[in-house]
Amino acid sequence: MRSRSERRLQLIDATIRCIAQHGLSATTMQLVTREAGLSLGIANLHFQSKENLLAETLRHVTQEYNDGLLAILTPESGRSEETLASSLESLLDFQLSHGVTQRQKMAVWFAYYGEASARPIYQKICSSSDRLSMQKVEELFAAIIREGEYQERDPQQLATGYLALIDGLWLSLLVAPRVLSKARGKDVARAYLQQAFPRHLS
Amino acid sequence: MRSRSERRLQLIDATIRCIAQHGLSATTMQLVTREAGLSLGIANLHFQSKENLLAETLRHVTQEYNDGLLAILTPESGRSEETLASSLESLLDFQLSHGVTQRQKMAVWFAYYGEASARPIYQKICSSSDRLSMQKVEELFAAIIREGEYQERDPQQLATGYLALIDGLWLSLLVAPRVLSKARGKDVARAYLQQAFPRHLS
DNA sequence: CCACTATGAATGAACGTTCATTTATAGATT
DNA sequence: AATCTATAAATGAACGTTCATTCATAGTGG
Repeated sequence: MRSRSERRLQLIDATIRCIAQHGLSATTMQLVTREAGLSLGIANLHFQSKENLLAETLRHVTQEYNDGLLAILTPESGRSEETLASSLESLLDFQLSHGVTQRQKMAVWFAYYGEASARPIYQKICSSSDRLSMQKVEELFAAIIREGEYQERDPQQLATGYLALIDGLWLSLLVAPRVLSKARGKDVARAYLQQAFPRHLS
Repeated sequence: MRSRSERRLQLIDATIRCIAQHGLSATTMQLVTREAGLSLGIANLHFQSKENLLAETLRHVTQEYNDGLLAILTPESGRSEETLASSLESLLDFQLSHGVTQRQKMAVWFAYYGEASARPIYQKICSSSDRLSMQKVEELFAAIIREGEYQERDPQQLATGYLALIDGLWLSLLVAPRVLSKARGKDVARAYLQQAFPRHLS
């Protein structure tokens, strides 16, 4: 017998694997609990309903991503060698890192995006996560524009474009990984940032 | 009584509305046929199975988009006033036009993308549509680079970035239409093209 | 001994599909 | 023109399956 939080995580991980492998619409409670190596009734004990389990799974994935983003984009005292240029580099590395761009995670991400327009819960979770990314990236870009004294740059527009570009690259990596490699995707994103902030990216 | 092709279109249109309103996973045969104002059995008569109806619906939406794209990016004799700059402008107008960016169409598009990683049929249709866009846009960009004598531009990289940007903007328009307006989205895409081809876009 | 965790057979609702039946249309026959 | 016949279109009740959820039962730890 395990603790409540352990079982919850175990079930959420199993749900992620099921969605990646079978799709959101073919993910059943049987599939999830079997994948977790547990019995059928256990998910309802810890999550009350399937709907809740799916919402919590989305929350878990978005929070994992947001935590990674905040770790990069929240200035901390004590990291004295940190510069705006290195933050930009870290952001790019993170967003196209192995952890973020693995098929499982992206498949889950877009599975929920696809249903978001019909399910207010998903829409809320997705859009609030997007808002956070937007705010943090916009702050970074604004600081870079100040520091680099770049002329006629709109930080909001650049952030909107950059995040849309990243989303689009993830989609390509998911749907046609043979056409676009991760390395090539990173080059494309880097080129966008270099155009915007040439003095902050080598 | 109507002809086969009329009924098929009627059912596909109803399917699009159902997916946009209820999501792909909540789209049932009852819902679709009721939306079409027809009886339950009719869909299986014309499409053999639900799976087939859904695949044909995706095919219909992608073909509609591809036809619009080809009309712009296929050079025709007799359109003498056509320039590369006007083609670029038309491309931008089309991809962020009302017809393409209406919620219904985008919701359908991303609903299938979300399931594509688990369903080979969807993946095939989506990726072959993507390949066509990529090819045509890359051709246009290559021609513009030649004409404008732009230095150190990689048409393939620019096309990958541009199409990813458009995909990402569509996703933002779908999930958070209040954060990003269509006009603002168009500005962002235009800024990307202006950076790439400053002498071809005012 | 009590509260909590876990099981999996049972349940009923919802789903895709089938098919006997009805309705509509077009061509042939008188 | 009227009637008959053949073919296809359309219907919706019925069927078997699958699903999420429930719950009686068993196991576990303090």
